[in-house]
Amino acid sequence: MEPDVTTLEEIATLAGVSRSTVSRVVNGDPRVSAAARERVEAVISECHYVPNAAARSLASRRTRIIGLLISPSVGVILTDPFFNQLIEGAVRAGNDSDYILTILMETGDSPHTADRIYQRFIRSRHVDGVVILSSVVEDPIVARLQGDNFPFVLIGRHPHHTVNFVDIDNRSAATTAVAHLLQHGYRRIGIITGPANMIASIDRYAGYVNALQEAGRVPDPALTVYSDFTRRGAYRAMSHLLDRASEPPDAMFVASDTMASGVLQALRDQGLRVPEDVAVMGFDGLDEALVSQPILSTVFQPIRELGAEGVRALIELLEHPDSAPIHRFLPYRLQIRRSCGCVEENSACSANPEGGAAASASWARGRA
Amino acid sequence: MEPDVTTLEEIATLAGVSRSTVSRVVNGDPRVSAAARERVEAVISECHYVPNAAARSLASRRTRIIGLLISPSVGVILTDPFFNQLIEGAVRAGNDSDYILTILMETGDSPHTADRIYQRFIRSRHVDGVVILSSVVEDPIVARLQGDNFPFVLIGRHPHHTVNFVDIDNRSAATTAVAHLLQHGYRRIGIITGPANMIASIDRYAGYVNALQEAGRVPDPALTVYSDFTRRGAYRAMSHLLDRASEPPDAMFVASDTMASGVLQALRDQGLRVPEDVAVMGFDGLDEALVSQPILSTVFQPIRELGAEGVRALIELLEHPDSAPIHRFLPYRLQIRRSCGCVEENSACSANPEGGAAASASWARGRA
DNA sequence: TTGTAGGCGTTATCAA
DNA sequence: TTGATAACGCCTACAA
Repeated sequence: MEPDVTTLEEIATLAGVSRSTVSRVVNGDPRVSAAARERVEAVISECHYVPNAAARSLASRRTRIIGLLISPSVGVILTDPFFNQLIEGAVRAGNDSDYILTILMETGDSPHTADRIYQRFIRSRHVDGVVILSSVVEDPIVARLQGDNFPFVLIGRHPHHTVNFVDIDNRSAATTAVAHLLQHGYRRIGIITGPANMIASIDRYAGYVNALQEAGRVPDPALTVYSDFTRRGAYRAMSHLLDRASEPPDAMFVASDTMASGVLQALRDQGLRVPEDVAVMGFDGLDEALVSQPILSTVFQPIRELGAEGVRALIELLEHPDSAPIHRFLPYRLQIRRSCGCVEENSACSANPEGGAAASASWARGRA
Repeated sequence: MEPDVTTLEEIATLAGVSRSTVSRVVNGDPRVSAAARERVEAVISECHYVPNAAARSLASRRTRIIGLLISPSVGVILTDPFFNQLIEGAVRAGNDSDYILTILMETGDSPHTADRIYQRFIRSRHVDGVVILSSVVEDPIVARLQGDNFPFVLIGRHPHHTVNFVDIDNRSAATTAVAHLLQHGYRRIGIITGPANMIASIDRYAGYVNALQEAGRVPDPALTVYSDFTRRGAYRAMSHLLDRASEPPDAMFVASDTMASGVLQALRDQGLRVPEDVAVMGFDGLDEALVSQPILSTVFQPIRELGAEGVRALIELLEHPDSAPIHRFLPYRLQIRRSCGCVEENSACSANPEGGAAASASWARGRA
């Protein structure tokens, strides 16, 4: 066997054709005779030839690589299975495409580092576009990418109408969840949501408020806590809330399942029963919720799909640069199990952006 | 302000110098007059000029990008804080260098996909080298990279002497841990280790056997279980072990803290007290171990450092291509807390490749 | 269907 | 210290 050969030129010589022909074969151009193609392919595989990426992108002005940018705000909660599923979905969608997905993680140590990555990876065109995992309000990268007219898609809603994003409708999902609790007859429903600077936190909180208002209630500030999307943070938040509230809540809406597990723990440690003393509704629909005690009622969102859809949207964008902005909402559904007080599980009741929610669980007798 | 300009050439024209000079400025070549440098830098920043990555790598034959390859075997346990720390360490080390670190995740769906990534990312020279997170025995990628003479470093020991790696000495660490349990007087010490095809699992198991043998014991097959490095897997493994064993163990060595938390749970669910009925020794030194009940004695390994050191080793390799193979072992130490039966915590007793272990905890009266 | 030739934006080697 | 001038390896009209 030959020593591995490295250039188009050499392959061309060996196959007795011109560089163009080899290039056409490599790129699947149909305008090549079967005979020539065969010969070229034989030589290519014999020489283990792989086209040089740099030369290719220099000539074609694209890399066929897309980046998944994980911003520092996310880094701290990366252990949440939520992100694993999201990333997994994105990676899978990348595999199913002609692009290669590469992940860029920012630590947030210094703005200088973020700058360097931005320049050397994005502006220098190492990637054709990026999918961004950051739901921080006013993340500066958004303005920057817009300014540079660089293709990107956000996973997580963004208010600016020209920004492409995929998400679920967090506000309406939260409304649905809290409405369900209200139907149980709970009167003091609290909320533990994420950081106040994340859009998802804000939207879920807004949905909570909305549900209460539709029922003619007002949210009690003593029952509202912004936490950090971690189990431990939620544990502390819940303990604190119980200490502080003059009258304890009879139900809690928790903005992530991971936090909900911390809440369940806190309630247990305080000797409170779920759902008899305090009902709990989570958010995300993680498998982990199934092994909680009692099993967690939650809002199921298609996390892997969200990641995959982000990648797909970016690819659409790259291939049709001047189509309309992409604002894609994926369906969610209420996943009724035990922690909300229902006696019968029900995963059939669903909601989506078009339909609206229709919860149809069998109601427990309200509070115990 | 000008519209953003894109090429060296234009900058050269605007600054009234040649392309070469601009290139020198961009690359920090000292052979440029202060005046010229100043002028060029002014134009560059005015035009927001960023050099084109493809052109650069084509001409210089390197990309200044390194890849962190996460193999499919790891993907399933990515939620383990162990990997987050490892990745975080690697990313930080990347930030501190002149390279950009990009993460490649494989899902293991199809060999075709792995192939594609290998060709398009590695062989096509999109990255200068890779750090690999895979400790599966005989991972085919190793042979492949060797065959292609592509620079890489493994995080996790590899038997082949030309393979570069960084790790801790898992075998000796496990020996130290089990020796500690033996000193407590436990007589039926079991082990739950990771998958049988991972080097770390094997090494930790070997260390366990070694410690027993040094004490004149033989391992009891009924007390040995290969699990999967997950909490849930270890929970099941422990429950199963308790069901199966004619006589229960009085101590367990568990090959990861995440698994240890599952073991603690299983013991609790069976009504067994830790450490009175069964002592437990973990592995990793995660913060999570501190919130377990009782707090977990474990083997502390410098996880972030391991990730960082992998990146540093790769960079050394890239800059001194023909230095000797890198086989770097980082220090570990026994982290004595409560679950092993000690009455007094002690994080001072340490061990490292040079020194060997010197456990100096205050011994409890053995078994309760 | 095939080949020719120019260019993609840098770096690197010389010579000045 | 500077500036020409070749590469670098591939793509892509355009012409044949």
